[in-house]
Amino acid sequence: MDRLLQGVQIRINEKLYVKDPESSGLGKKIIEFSIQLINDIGFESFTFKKLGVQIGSNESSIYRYFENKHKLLLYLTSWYWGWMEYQLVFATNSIKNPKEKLLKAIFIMTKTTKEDSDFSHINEILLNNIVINEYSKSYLTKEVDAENKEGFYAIYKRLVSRLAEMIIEVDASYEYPTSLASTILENGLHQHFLKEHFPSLTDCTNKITPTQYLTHLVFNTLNSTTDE
Amino acid sequence: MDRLLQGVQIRINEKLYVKDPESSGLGKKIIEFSIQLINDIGFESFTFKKLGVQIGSNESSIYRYFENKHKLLLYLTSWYWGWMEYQLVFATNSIKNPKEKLLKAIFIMTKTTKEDSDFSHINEILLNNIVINEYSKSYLTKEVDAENKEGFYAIYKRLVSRLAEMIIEVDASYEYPTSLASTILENGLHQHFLKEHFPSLTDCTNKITPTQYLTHLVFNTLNSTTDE
DNA sequence: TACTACATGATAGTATTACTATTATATTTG
DNA sequence: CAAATATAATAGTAATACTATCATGTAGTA
Repeated sequence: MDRLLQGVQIRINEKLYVKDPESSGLGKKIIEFSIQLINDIGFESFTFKKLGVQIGSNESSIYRYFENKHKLLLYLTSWYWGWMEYQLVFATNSIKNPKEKLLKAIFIMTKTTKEDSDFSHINEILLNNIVINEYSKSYLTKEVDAENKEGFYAIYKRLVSRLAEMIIEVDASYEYPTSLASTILENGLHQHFLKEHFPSLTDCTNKITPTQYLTHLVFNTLNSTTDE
Repeated sequence: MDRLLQGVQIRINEKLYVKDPESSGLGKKIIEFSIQLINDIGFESFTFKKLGVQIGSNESSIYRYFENKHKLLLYLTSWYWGWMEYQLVFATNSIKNPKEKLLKAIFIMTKTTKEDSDFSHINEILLNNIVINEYSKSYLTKEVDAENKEGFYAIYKRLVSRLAEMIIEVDASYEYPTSLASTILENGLHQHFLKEHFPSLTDCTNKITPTQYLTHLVFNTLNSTTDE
C-alpha cells in the first residue's frame, strides 16, 4: 500500500456520527484512542468516560462526535470494511484470470493484518483485532433491521456482493455464491478467533492460516464434479 | 424425540450456577422465562430485575441461582449444545456408512428447531433462536480464556470434535477436519441469521436451507480431486 | 405442637453507566 | 477585535448490576 492511499478517504455513512471525526484533531484522537481502548479492555467495558480520560478530553465532548459507543463501533468496523474493499478492488482490478482473481480476493479478505501505515491515526492491526472480536456484536442486536435500512452495513454488503461475483466468474453453475462469499468473510474472522482462543476447534495455527483453509474449501467446492 | 428423553438430563458445568435451577420450581421458572425474555428483548436489554417481574419473583432470589446474566447465557447455551449432542449421538449411533452418518450429523446440527416437546420448561424453538442471536456474545469477551479453562465451553468443544471425527471417517486425507467442523456449527447459525436479517448476504431462503448449503459445501470439499 | 432449617421476598444501599442539560472557557475565523 | 464555534466542566437523572440485611413463609423433624 505504501503512499498510494494519500488523498484517499474512506467514506462512512453520515448517520453514524454527529460530527465527522475526520474533521478535527479531537475527532481523530477519538478514533485513534477508541481503537486502542476497545482493543485493550473490550467493547463491553469501554465507555466514553474512560476514553475521555485517555485522551485528556471531556466525556461530553465525545458525545458531540458519536451518539453512543454502538455507533462508534459501527463507524470503526465500517471503516475497516471500506479499507478492505479498497484493497480488494485495488489488488484484483488488473487480474483477468477468474481463479487467480478469486484466489487473491480470498487472500486479502482472510489474511492477518500485519502493517499499520496507511492512515496515521488508525492502527489497522488493532482494528483488525477489534473486527475479529467485536464485529458480530454490531449486528447481533434487536435494532439490526432498522439499522440495516439506514444503510449501516452497506459497505460490508457491497464487499460480500463483490466476492460473490468473483465466485460466479469462476463457476457460474455454483448454486450458493452469496452464502459462500459471506462464509469466507465471516468464517475468516472466526477461524482467526479460534486460532487465538480455541486452538482445539481449528486446524489453523501459526503455520496453517485461515487463508489456506478457506482457499482450499472454496476451490474444492467450485467446479467440483461430486454431487451429493 | 417424543418421550424418549424421559429421565434424561443434560449435565451442565456446576460452576455456571450458584444453585442448580433444575432443583426447584423457582429455578425452572427462571430458565423458562429467561428464555422467553431474552428472546423477546435481546440479551443486552435483559436484566434480572425484568425477569423477576415476569415470574413474580424478587431480583435477589434470581441471584441465588445465577451470579449474573452472562453465566445464565452460558448455562442456556450449554444446555442447547448438550441437547444437540444428545440428538447427534442418538441419531447417528446406528449408522455405519460414514457418508450417511456425516450427512445426518450436518442435518441435525444445522436444521431449524421446529418442535418443542422434550423438556417441559424449556422451549427449544426459542432457545435455538437465542443461540443464533446471542451465542457469539458468550465467548467474544475478555474473559474467554479464563472461562474456557473453567470448562464453560466443554460441551461445544466435544460437539466439534465429534463432528471432526465423522469428517475424518469420510475422508482421512482431508487436512482441515476440525476447522470444517467448527465452520459447520458456526456458519450454520450465521446462515440462519442472514436468512432472517440480511437476505441479500445469503442464498438461503425458505426453500433453500443452511443445511443444503453446508451439506453441499462439505461433500464437495471432501474426497475432491481438485487441488489448488 | 413447636422448633429449626432453608428458601424466598422485601427493602435499602452502592458504584457505575449512559446519557442530557447548562454554563464557562478556549480557539478559530472573518 | 468581535463573533462564532469548539471544547471543557459541572451537575443531574434513570437504569444497571450488583451486595447486604432482615423479614417471612414453608417443609420437615422432635
